[in-house]
Amino acid sequence: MGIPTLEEVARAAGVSRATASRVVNGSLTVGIEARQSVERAIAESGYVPNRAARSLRTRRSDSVGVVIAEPTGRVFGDPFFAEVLRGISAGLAARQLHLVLVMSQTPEEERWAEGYLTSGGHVDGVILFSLHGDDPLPDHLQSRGIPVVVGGEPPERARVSYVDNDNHGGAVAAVKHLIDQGRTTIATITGPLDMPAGVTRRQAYRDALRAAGRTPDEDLEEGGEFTREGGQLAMEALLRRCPDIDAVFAASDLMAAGALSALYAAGRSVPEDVAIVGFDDSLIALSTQPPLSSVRQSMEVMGRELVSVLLQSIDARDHVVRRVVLETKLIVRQSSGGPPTGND
Amino acid sequence: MGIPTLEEVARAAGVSRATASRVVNGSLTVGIEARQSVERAIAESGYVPNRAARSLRTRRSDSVGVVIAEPTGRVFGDPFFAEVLRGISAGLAARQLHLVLVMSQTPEEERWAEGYLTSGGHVDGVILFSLHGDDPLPDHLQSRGIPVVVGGEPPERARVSYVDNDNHGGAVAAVKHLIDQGRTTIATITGPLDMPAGVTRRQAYRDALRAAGRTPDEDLEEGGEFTREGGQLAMEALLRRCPDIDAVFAASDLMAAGALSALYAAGRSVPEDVAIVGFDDSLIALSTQPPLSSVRQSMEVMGRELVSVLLQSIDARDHVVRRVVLETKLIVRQSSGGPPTGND
DNA sequence: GTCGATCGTGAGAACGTTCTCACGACGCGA
DNA sequence: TCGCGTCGTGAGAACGTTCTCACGATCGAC
Repeated sequence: MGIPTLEEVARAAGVSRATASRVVNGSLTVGIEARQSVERAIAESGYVPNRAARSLRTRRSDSVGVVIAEPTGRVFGDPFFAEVLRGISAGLAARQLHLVLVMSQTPEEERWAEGYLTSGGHVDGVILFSLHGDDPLPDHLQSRGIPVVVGGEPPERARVSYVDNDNHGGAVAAVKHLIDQGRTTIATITGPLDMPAGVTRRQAYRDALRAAGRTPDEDLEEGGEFTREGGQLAMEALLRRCPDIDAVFAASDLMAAGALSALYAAGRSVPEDVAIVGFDDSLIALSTQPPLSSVRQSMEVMGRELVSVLLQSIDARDHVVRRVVLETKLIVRQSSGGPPTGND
Repeated sequence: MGIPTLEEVARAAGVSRATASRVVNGSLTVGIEARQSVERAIAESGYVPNRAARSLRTRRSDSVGVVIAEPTGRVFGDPFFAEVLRGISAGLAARQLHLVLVMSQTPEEERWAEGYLTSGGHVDGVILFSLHGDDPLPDHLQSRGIPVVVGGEPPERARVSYVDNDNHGGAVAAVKHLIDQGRTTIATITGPLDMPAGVTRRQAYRDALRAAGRTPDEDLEEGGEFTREGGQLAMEALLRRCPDIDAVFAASDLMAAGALSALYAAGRSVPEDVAIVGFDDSLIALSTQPPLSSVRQSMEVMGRELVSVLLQSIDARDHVVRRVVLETKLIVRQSSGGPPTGND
């Protein structure tokens, strides 16, 4: 007697297979004593439902595809992504769902992934990370009838569900904070402008300045990759153009850390000469000297939320576009004049 | 007529279901014309085998669990891990296998993962990354009869298959190179010593010194996390203790980059005053100023190799311990006196 | 005290594969 | 010509679930 089956559980409990199945699936229409004896039989035998048989019958795979349609380096430099993945992993595990990871870097691989995801019922739905704006994958999947939710802001034209952080609100809060600190010449280091998050954060920077009656100046904006090096190079360029900068809003912590190096190399002190605020509130923010003020966003919550939205779409079988925007919160630390211990 | 089944393909081809199945599975004992007409029917209908039905019958899940049993930050700071994952992903995709990702950070989650992986036939085998030495998971899985292969060097006592890079050989080459450059006071920044890779690279550093007739000096060793900050702090400590250091072997590129910052902050020039060699040859090595010499190891190859070893174990159904050690290669760039353009 | 509704239960048919067997056709040596 | 192995094929039974029906029992209402 190898792996116990439902049949055996039922026999041990003295009920039919159907009733045993009902107990396993938590049906309400089963008598108290039948339920108990089945539960006992399950516990004694260590019964676990056979996933394949269940899938065959229900026409559900009970698994969710997570697609990373990007060059590896771009996605993984930041711990950002790992945290989302963790949230997704936890969210799916809680519902006994498989996480099937699909990584596609080249267009060829992306086509393969598309075929894989749309045929054979391999997954019940897809969570997609596509950081560049022109990816056709979400549209394609959706038109083949498979539920999709995108992590982060999707390209404008795509009518697709997504979960995103409140990039605009967070960035506005950061810049407003710098203004409130009495800073006069506030620069920004933007992320890549082919990513929606990069564009949105820059827009928020401008909006916050205008809201305070100031006029954004393109000389005070400099872009780069979401990396430490990108931040460092951008900061150097900014200092060359505008030596009188007294505050910087960087679109990521990694960039802010790079900017910090450039500032020190140029002999500026932080926050005395230049105040700086980052974005993400990742571990990096705490490990710099001084600790970085940053906009907090919980990527793990984002992961869980992605799962929750996807399951809604799957269960409802509708084509409703669901949008979730997660709150962000400014955390003030020493790099922009917060107290030495840092709050929180 | 929804999704085409084997039955329908068979009917369209004018053969029995059994023969159609044989064609799908590449059996040799099927006549040429029957084969061709089945193939045509498959192409026309776009038939894809139903995974659940197949699994039910064959008692195989056709999926492989990839377990990351570590705190997220530790694993993902480095692009290291993403690359391995990519290799695994590609290797599995080529064989039409699912990649099921399991992330467990707490002991509680690890127990859950263990139950999940050992029961219900969810996966045919497991690829495991457990960076701290005392993880019982590989042993547990193995004793439950499920094939396991570990990425990186496993704890000593575990009799388990693994794929690892030649950490020792690579590190020896790095240190020997520094000696050949005429450096006299060669320090090392080690990784965490609860990770086998950290220990091995330090041991190799000592061995290389002894092989050159020198005596290792513990004052010239300083450890830290595999992060930029860890490298920076370690370098600062080393400089404080031994200001006359003229070369450093760092156990990772990230640490080397951190060391670079510390060296500049202390007014040393690289490679004139201090030569430095990293490990991993990741993208980071090319983005520092000057570019880092480093020990190259292809994590993507490691991923593919992990898949290949695991499949061997699954197919053979034996308990043979398989070990694969992948070649590493020293790449000399400017940071240790290589030519300005860098080779390769 | 009868009639319908409700509730718990069981019998049995799917779901789409793979795989064991058995069967006919064919080639070849005796 | 007979017998025997080989080769391609098909019929049909699994694999372990879920789910539709149908059936008997219990109960409240008239």
